[in-house]
Amino acid sequence: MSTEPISPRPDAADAGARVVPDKPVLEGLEAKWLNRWKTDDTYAFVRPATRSEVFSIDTPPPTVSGSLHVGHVFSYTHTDLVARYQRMRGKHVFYPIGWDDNGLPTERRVQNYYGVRCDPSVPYDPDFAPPEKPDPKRQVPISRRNFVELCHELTHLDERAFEDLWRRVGLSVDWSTLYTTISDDSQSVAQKAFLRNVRRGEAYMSEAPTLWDVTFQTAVAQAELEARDYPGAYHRVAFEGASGPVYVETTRPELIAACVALVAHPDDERYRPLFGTTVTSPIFGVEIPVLAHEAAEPDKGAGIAMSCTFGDLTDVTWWRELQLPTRTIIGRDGRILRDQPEWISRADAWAEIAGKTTFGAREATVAALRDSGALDGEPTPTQRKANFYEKGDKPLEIVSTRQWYIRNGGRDEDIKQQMLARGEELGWIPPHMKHRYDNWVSGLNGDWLISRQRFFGVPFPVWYVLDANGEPDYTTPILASEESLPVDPSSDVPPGFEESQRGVPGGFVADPDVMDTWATSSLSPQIVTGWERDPELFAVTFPMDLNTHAHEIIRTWLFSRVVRAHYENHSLPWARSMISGFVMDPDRKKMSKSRGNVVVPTDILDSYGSDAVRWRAAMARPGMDSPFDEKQMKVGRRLAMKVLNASKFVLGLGAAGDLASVTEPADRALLAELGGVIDTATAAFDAFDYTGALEASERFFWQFCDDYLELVKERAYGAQGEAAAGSARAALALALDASLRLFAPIMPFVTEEVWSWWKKGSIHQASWPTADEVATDGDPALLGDVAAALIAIRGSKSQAKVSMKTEVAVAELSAPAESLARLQSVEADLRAVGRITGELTWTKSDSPLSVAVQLAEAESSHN
RNA sequence: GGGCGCAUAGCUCAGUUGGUUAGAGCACCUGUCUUACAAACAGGGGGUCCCCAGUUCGAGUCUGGGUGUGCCCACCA
Repeated sequence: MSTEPISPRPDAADAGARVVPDKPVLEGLEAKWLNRWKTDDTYAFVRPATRSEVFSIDTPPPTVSGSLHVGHVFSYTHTDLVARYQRMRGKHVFYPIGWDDNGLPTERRVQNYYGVRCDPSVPYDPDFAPPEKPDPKRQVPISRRNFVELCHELTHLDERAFEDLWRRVGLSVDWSTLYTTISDDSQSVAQKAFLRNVRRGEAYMSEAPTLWDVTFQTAVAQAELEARDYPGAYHRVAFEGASGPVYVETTRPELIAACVALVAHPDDERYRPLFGTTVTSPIFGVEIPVLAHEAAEPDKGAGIAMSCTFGDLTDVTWWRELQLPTRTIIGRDGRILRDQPEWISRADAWAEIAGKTTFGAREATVAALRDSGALDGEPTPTQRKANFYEKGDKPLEIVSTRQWYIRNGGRDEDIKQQMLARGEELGWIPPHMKHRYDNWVSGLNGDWLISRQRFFGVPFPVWYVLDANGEPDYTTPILASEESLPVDPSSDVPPGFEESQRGVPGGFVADPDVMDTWATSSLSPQIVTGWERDPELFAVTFPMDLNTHAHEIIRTWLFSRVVRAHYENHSLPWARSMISGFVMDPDRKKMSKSRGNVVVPTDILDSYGSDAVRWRAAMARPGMDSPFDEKQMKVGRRLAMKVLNASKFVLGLGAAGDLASVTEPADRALLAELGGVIDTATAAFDAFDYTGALEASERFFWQFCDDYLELVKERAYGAQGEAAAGSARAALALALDASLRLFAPIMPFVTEEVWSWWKKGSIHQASWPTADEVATDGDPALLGDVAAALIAIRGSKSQAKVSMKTEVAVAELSAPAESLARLQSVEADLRAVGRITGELTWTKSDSPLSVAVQLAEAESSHN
């Protein structure tokens, strides 16, 4: 280790004017420093010349129409810990943030907030004002343009609240790089990437059975599914066959009219004789084939299934593989079609269910079955799982619709293997999170459905030519040119056409759909790094260094970005992903609105302060779920208070000097230990183990306060002369300086406050400490022996139930030779802190250090 | 049903490649009004490292099996 004095850092050169408050408090620090950071643009990204100088981070754009809970605060804090560390290491940290403001969640919130709904057939009303009192049951129909205007209005409000929260948490993002997924720029990126996907054959349009949310009346993607418990009942229903009735058990009797086959397993002896024959459906009397297929499970229900178009995903398989006809009876609104289908001949039976909801149709069907005697016994209740759109509250239906897809490997083994290879290539923190990615990619059963039949989103930059009959030709869509982006095909005109040709035979029509929000946010790396917009920025920021978020969106956001970058950039979007765990409720259950156990972040920020909450977040390692416990916040707050008080004390002692003036053994030992702590914390942070870095720093700091500070207090005041005092003061200053910087990523507010008492500039632009700064030949074991001696002396006083100020008349210290030597080197300090006024004897011993003391009775009674 | 975690003090968690008597914080108990800090400080008690078997001179740590618990996915007849 070098004992050369370090040269002072530029930002410390002017350390002079000390303005240390008499009674420092945490209150008010946040407002003070947030304001200063904003004014000084402390976290501005300054574009460097080379990629290696940059650390770039992709952060999840939160859905602004949603609400943030304490889990979000933890996860975003984790990112910020790394960002601040990297900045102090001298990196130009590119750390943008965005808002996901388009999409269905926003539309739903606008509907509820204003009491309106979008009806594209309504003309635009420039003077429209939303109802004074929104009535959720009577939403006012408004034009698409009015609706989109309201979406923008409300998202602006929401975004302000989000920004306030993130600033308050202390995220060191450069707010000038803020993006939104509905901005023109994002729309251009989304449309351009889509057009290229289409041209390269990675995106395509197809008419196929689609998972359909009847409430929002849109298709949804596999990644948005959520299986939930749903009450149902088995109905044992008779189909008439040539040799008697065939019983099926169904939970969806309302779909009997949509039945296209009965299906049993080819090896099922019970049904083998029926294969190839037909049966007649109850109520409707439609003739239906009995077929065999492997996917039928003999031990489920009656072992023979009623296959409908479409009751579930198995139906889709049978429909496709057994080439069954399409008999759709459920419309996009989730109701039974009003018009009698051509394969139904019994008008009276149809009339009983026509136009009804699935629930109403089921009741009517059960009544009809009962009347006709086709119902065997009573329905038996069952609890089943049904697929829901994660934001919806009615089970999904399956309807056949025309949609846009992006190939993701769900229907193509080669692409699937490529995506799995990308997962291998990515650095996972913690490593086991890769399994979730692998599971998801391996289990994909279809391509990525990106179109939504909604209004507030990025439109598809596509038109269709209308033939002489006014029917669109979907086989050769007109694609917008890249120069024209962003386009809105509903108001922009495709090349070679006039607006007057819109919607008329021989003219054109716009694609009516918008992209799902994931289709835009999947391009966040391209959006923020200036892909195709700012080549210089792109060159120094892409592929990004780090991606962060919690584990529930590995299957959606993480995977979709890998897909897009794979196609567009032939690379990963980032080198590594740091995945946060969840904050669970105290019973270790997931927090969710429906459970009512969500902790609102502003409440705990109010109670404990941002530094304390950040401290608690830093105690949760990547990938680790942690139960919410308010008591833990207090510990963080206590540390923040300790930093204030200890700093005030140290600076009040006149802490000053450089490494060269640190001459006393205790002081050199402290710095030697600190050097080790700095190395440990640095290695931990480099491995994204912010918790390990904090633990090492915090352990040192408490020991610094409780033992070292007490040990050298008297000497620092000058009890042993000026040189010895100067040594202590210099060591105190150096240790505090480094400790503050070790804590700066975790507790940015309190460290910045203390820094301002004696340093120029922001601590967050200071450099991360290095062991070289405090390099001495001190004995790292010395302070351990001191601590042991102190515990022994304090223990005696504590046991005697006297004040720590009580003087020690006689002390006998026994320890192994090397410990004895260490302690003798700091005898004066030891006497001072222990108030050993009388005789102090040293005894060599093979057993661990111990101290026998005789307390001065008279002295303690004076107190 | 498939996958992945977790299980160490009352609670939250550390325990690197196997190696003295298993640690920290909180909580608890007992003290101390000590000129940085009473939302403080000092001291103390507290563990069958989930269970069983195995490998080893030696297992909290490695292997196999089991139990409990949580998350993700699948499961609509």
